Amino acid sequence: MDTNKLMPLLADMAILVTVVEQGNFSKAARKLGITPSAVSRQISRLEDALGIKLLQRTTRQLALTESGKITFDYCKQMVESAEQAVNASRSATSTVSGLLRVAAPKSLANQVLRPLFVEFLKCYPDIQLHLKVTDRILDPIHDGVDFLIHINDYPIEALVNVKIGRVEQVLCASPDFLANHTLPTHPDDLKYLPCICLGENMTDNRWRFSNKNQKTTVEVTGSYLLNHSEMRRDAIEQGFGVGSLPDYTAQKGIEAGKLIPLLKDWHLQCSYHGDICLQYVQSKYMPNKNRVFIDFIKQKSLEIQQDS
Amino acid sequence: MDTNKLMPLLADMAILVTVVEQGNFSKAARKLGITPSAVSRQISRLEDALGIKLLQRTTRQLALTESGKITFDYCKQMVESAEQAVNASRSATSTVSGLLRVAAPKSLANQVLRPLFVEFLKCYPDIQLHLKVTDRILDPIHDGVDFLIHINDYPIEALVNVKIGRVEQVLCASPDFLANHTLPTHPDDLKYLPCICLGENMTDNRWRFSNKNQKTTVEVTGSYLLNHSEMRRDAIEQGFGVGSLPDYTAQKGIEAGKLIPLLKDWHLQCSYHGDICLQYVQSKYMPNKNRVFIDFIKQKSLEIQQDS
DNA sequence: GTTTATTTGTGTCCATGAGGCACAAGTCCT
DNA sequence: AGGACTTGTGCCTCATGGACACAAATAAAC
Repeated sequence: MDTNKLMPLLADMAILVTVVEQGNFSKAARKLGITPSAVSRQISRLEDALGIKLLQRTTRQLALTESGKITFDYCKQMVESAEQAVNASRSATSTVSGLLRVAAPKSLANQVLRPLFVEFLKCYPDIQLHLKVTDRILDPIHDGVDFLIHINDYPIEALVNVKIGRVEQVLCASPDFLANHTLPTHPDDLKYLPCICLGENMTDNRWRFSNKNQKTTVEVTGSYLLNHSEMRRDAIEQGFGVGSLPDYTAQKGIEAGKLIPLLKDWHLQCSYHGDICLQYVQSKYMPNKNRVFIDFIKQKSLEIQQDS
Repeated sequence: MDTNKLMPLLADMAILVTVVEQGNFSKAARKLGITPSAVSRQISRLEDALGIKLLQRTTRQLALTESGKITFDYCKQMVESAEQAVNASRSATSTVSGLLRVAAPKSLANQVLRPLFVEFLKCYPDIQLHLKVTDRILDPIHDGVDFLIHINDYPIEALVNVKIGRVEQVLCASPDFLANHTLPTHPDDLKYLPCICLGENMTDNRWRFSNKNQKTTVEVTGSYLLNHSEMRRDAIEQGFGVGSLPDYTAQKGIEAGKLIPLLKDWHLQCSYHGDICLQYVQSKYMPNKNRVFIDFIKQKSLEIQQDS
């Protein structure tokens, strides 16, 4: 059965259900807000389309035929499903309130997510957003968070993952700095330049690079180590050395000419490099507050993609 | 949710299902035989009606929103039910063949049901009708019959019962007979008249009468006993005495003036007096041959009611 | 018996709205 | 940069669903 053949019959089936439940055409017509003659025609049309007589009817009594009973049962199911579809939609908009716990990394939260969360809360004033800013990757089940946002090319497989964006690390220096130093054309050149590292782990001074063909690792040195991207941007702009920045942190500085991107052909592998992942525990029927949050973030990530 | 609000949305829901299953508007439009713009508009209309965004869509990709997923599930159910309704109707007309076993009492079968069965077999040439004519009331389960037709005001409660008509017993005599005897005005008068009994049971000569207010029993006598209604009609017409006939047996004779109905104010209780019952075993999904038989008999009984 | 009210069904007419068409805007691929 | 394909919108046309009037049938009322 093709859907295009089916569609005009759907309304007729709904009318059939009303007729059977009301007991006659006239009552059904009143309930449907149309005239009895319209009801009569629709039922006839349905009978013609299905090829069977559904109702045994005289002017004074109405009854389903035996063949019609089965058809009616399915029609009733059909209407009930449709009603449930509508009810599901209504309840999806009605109660969007409660607590929503979200974990996100510091830098991303401050520079990218902040305006999103503000707008979200304005859209849904009855939702209370509890934002846990941390660079640790929390466990949604044990750490009591509903959503986990993190930057990673390998999202947690046990959780649903929605890619809502991507962060690239850009290696930068200030124009002043470059005027006084040799412009690096290969990762190895960085050995001889002061570099600004994160300094969170012991290996943070081992920068791993890759391009289409090769991989290489460079051990860099520098006098300023800090794990705050905006402060690092400031340090780079001040000419303290070469440093890596998330693209969203670097973008304005590059546009303003305060930062010069380096080694564009190479990718810098580090913890702040990869897809922005929105992850949460799988469940068929989640609360509305969760659903609207996912939809909102997805929507915004699409809009951001369009803008860029 | 009123049905009249729901109806215009049903087709839109079907379109939504097609869109999601096809993956984009254009493919869905091709499948539905309409233009993509029409699809776009219907989806928008559905979203407006439901008050939620169902699909997150750009020009290159399409995805259900979280809120939309639940709505979609119900819409899919809705379409599936509708398809089942259509399929049920198709199969109801496709295979109407096989053996149908019907038990009916002699007199009714010969004088009333015979033309119905003939017409039924002409309508459904692939059905084989096995008619068991007997005045015993058979057990549909143990005696291997699908339908049981009998005359009784108290149908078997374990079976589904469809009243397809009514038989009244009429007490008659011939004009010749009445010319030579006193016209009875009360059941008691029958004691002094020759009466024609069925003679099947020992108590068949005890005729029980009732009217609005009273009941009475008369023990009658006569020289001719026979349990075949048409032969009994003949005996009455020949002036052998007063006898009871089913109304359908007496009708022609009364109209032709060969029979005179007696004691019209009284009802004669006997085995051939009551509703004509079509009974069969309850089952939700019976074979098509059974369904069309029920529908046919119901339909004919309605037409007979209209004629009379 | 007659009337009255209510039922289903069938014409005819008309307004609503669904869909086609053309086009715009956006996106991916080459 | 250009081509192919996407979704979305304005405009117009025509099919269709429904109102209306009426007929036929039936059950109840009187």
